[in-house]
Amino acid sequence: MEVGGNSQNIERLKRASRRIWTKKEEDAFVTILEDLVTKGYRCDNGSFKPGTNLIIEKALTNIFPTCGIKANPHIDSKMKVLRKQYSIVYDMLSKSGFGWNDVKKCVEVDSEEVWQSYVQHHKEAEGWKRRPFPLYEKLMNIYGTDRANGQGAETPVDMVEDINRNHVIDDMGDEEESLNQTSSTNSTASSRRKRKKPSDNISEGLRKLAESFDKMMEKSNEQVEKTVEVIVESARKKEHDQHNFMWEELTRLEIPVEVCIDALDIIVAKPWTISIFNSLSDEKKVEFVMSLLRKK
DNA sequence: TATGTGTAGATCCTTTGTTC
DNA sequence: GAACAAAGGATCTACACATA
Repeated sequence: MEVGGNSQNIERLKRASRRIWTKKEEDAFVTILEDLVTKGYRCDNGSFKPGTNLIIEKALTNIFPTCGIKANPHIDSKMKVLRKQYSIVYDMLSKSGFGWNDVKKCVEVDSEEVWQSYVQHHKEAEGWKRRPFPLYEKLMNIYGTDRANGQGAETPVDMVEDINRNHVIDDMGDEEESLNQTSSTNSTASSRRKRKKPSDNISEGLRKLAESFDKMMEKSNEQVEKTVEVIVESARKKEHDQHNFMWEELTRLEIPVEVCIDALDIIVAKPWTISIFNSLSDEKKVEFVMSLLRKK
């Protein structure tokens, strides 16, 4: 019993230590992901193209050189958590009685009754009433309406096409046939005659609306892309400046060069030490560096 | 203050899909 | 069919909060 417990503890200790995402890392992650989606890194089936996580890993490493975030497990895990959260909020918003508060960036519900009845059947939604979720709008661009169900991400135009498809499904009353139709190309679909419906005018209007919305999103995405570039460049510059500054400080203290190199390694790996270092007198700085090196 | 409990989310492992 | 990457489920852990 005791032995088993010990080996279990040893196994636990062997595991990689748990890392916590900072707000900045999370924001950067979502922005990068959003950018990749606009560049077409998402497949029709809803999954991301191979190598996407590695690209995100590299981008995050560029922004936060000492963050140590890896495609696996960190990015994998974050992707999963955000997808789940998005799924919960999306499901709520698709029900009547729920709405999105654009100012507070949270879900609002019409009445306590509606809320209680919903959480009774959706335990995972507990705690999401008025809980701020500022990433929701970005995640909507990333996951679209497919949430976590593995369907392809949908653009507004796709959504309208879905509506049209659903009209056909209703007409035929046969989902299997509709699936065949959706998986086939237009040439095969056109061989089937669709009954003209009054709702076609509405669909056409929606289609036009969706197209203009798509154009608007394209422009917005271009701006996001530019912003990401600026953020990455500025973060690189800041990091570079900081490293140069620390190096100058260390060499100024007349510490041997090899000690400066070791100290710089430790200090840049532990961002919290930078502010402490800067707040100290020269004499204390030397002590601080020596102390860090001893604990290395 | 110490301990117990619940929860969010990080990690591990297996399955599934894609590419060559 | 092998290799690789993503997705999904199971498990574990850090943290917050409640209670004695």
